[in-house]
Amino acid sequence: MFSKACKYAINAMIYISTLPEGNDRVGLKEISKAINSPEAFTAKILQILVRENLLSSIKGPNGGFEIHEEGRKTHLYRIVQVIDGDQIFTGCALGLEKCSEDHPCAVHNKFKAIREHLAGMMMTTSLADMARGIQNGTNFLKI
Amino acid sequence: MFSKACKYAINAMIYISTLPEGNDRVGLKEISKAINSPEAFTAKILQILVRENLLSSIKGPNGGFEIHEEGRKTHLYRIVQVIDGDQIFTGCALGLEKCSEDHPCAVHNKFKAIREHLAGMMMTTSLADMARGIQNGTNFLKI
DNA sequence: ATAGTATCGGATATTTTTATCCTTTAATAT
DNA sequence: ATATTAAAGGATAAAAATATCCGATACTAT
Repeated sequence: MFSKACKYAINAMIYISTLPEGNDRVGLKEISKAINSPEAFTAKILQILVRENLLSSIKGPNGGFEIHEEGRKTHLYRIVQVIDGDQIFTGCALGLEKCSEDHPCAVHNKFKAIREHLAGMMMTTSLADMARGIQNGTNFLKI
Repeated sequence: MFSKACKYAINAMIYISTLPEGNDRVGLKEISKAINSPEAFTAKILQILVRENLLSSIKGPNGGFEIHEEGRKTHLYRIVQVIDGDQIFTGCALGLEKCSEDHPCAVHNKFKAIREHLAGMMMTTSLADMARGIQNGTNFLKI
């Protein structure tokens, strides 16, 4: 479904969102420990998220990553789009180059509803929503 | 969503299913031309499908691949399972090793409905169903 | 100013997936 | 029987994804 890079991105973003806003930033080490991901690889992914303004970072001592109020409204859809592209939302399930209503692949219509279901859910699920589940112990980021 | 191998497998199986049963077999060359896939790689995938009894093959002149009546009842679910495994149906969307009702990832419940939707659709869509769309020109296997 | 810290970014390595090549095996037709 | 044909299967190559390493950059604190 999602690439590993994308899974790390989502979990990392959620973890950062669970931390009290305005407080100190979180370092890479703490993040990758919290979500059980390879440190250096996670760094690469966070770089992309920073570049795309889904996340902000500050170098040096007490540096790290943080997400402000507005950023916590980011939807799951956007994170996936930034890391994996929107192949999953728009690409043909069977790999046809030009799959469309006019030239549908063998499962085009069957997948349409699922695609919409998936996209809808992702567009209405924000970091804040997901962070809440982690904060109150209902959901988990690792193991 | 699916690996390329899996996409080739699905399209190939559908193509073979469009051919009149009992008639001559289809060769690898014709199949990969019909679905626009790399020949040698397609051969590897067909081998797996034969090994798993989703498809039968015969060597030598007039040899090739064919799917009998029973085989045409094969569901999309089964093909995906054989080629990609059932990670897509049962694996955690965010990569947790032990994601479950008791220890759910951040999107476990949100994905549950989509998973069921997807699995349900795939378990009720057979090769014969999909082949019909190709036969009457409603759906396409390439471009 | 200087030393220390943490992200950035480029280079490189490893693993997995995708793709190709070639020999062997089994079936057919002459 | 023999030559021909087509899939099977092993070996190898290429590309993409995942992962690591390290010097450069920016910030902090002393």
